[in-house]
Amino acid sequence: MTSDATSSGDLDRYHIAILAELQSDARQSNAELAQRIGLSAAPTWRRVKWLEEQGYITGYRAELDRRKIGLGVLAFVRVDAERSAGSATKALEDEIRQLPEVIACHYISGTGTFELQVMATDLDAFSRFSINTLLKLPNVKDIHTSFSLGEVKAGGALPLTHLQG
Amino acid sequence: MTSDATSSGDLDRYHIAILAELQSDARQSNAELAQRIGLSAAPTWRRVKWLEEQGYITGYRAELDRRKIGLGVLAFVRVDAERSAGSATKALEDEIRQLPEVIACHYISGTGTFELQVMATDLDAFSRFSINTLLKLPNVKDIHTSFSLGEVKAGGALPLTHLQG
DNA sequence: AGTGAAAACCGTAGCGT
DNA sequence: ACGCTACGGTTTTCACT
Repeated sequence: MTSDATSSGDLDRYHIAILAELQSDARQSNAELAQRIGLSAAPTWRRVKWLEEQGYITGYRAELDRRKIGLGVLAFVRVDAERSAGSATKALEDEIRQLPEVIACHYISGTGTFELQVMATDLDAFSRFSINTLLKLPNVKDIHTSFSLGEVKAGGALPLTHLQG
Repeated sequence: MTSDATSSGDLDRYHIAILAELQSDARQSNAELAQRIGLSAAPTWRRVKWLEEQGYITGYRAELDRRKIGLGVLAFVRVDAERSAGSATKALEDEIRQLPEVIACHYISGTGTFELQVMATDLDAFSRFSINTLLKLPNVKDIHTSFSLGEVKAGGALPLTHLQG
């Protein structure tokens, strides 16, 4: 990497306001954004471009209603790997990355455990996925599933309160 | 609710293509989007508006690099509630919803357990947060924390493969 | 439904402060 | 570094097929 990955010191309150605004609505016009943060259009636009170039903003994504598109089941799955280090685990990571049903996967400990977030149309489809796909992946010892019974909070907007708060 | 929440039957391949495109880049111009899905600009625009109005698209969000903005720690926290039903749990939900450090929270079982995703600047800040805030919430029995040691897959794009795939 | 054109708006660059 | 102005392109609407 060319620069420090954890240097957020060069963000002023306008940068922070832009990040907050674009996190809640990425499709507002630059004019609208400028007005909301209290700057005129040109410098606002320059700052947005700068935030993109520096890698603070990594992309813009539409958020979909998972139930409307037929994904009734969201599950948190802990996958225990047989061996926790080496090429076997790397291979397992690569396999997991390929699965569209897995929307997130984190390596969470030294004991070879992954935490996955899995989407499926219904319980039946999830069942088939875990038996036919997950449990057949190389180096998988076993899995523990917890289903989401309700979303108390979602939408994953990152807190910015620690910046100049 | 006014209409069926799980009816994705009125989506044709253009709708699906639009959802896929906007999930990967929500800021592309309508002209670009139209060209990619193989339709001209006006009908593409109407379809996008329709998807927004029907609630398939719930919003557009900028994705930020959590490390660049100083959030070095991501943790998965299981919160066990004292009593699993009634107003005490509802109150706990409301408290959790208020915390900016908690970016996601799901109710995951009948035993009064929540799965949280928590962001913090560093281990020290996380430690303070769990001791001073999480453990002091009403109706919390105990918590189990797993730290993310690496993101194998992230970015939470929903699979659309089950639609007319 | 999709097409094509027209008007309003916005993004973008350059210059002045 | 911010703000203003002006141009070129895009979004967005509307009338027509």
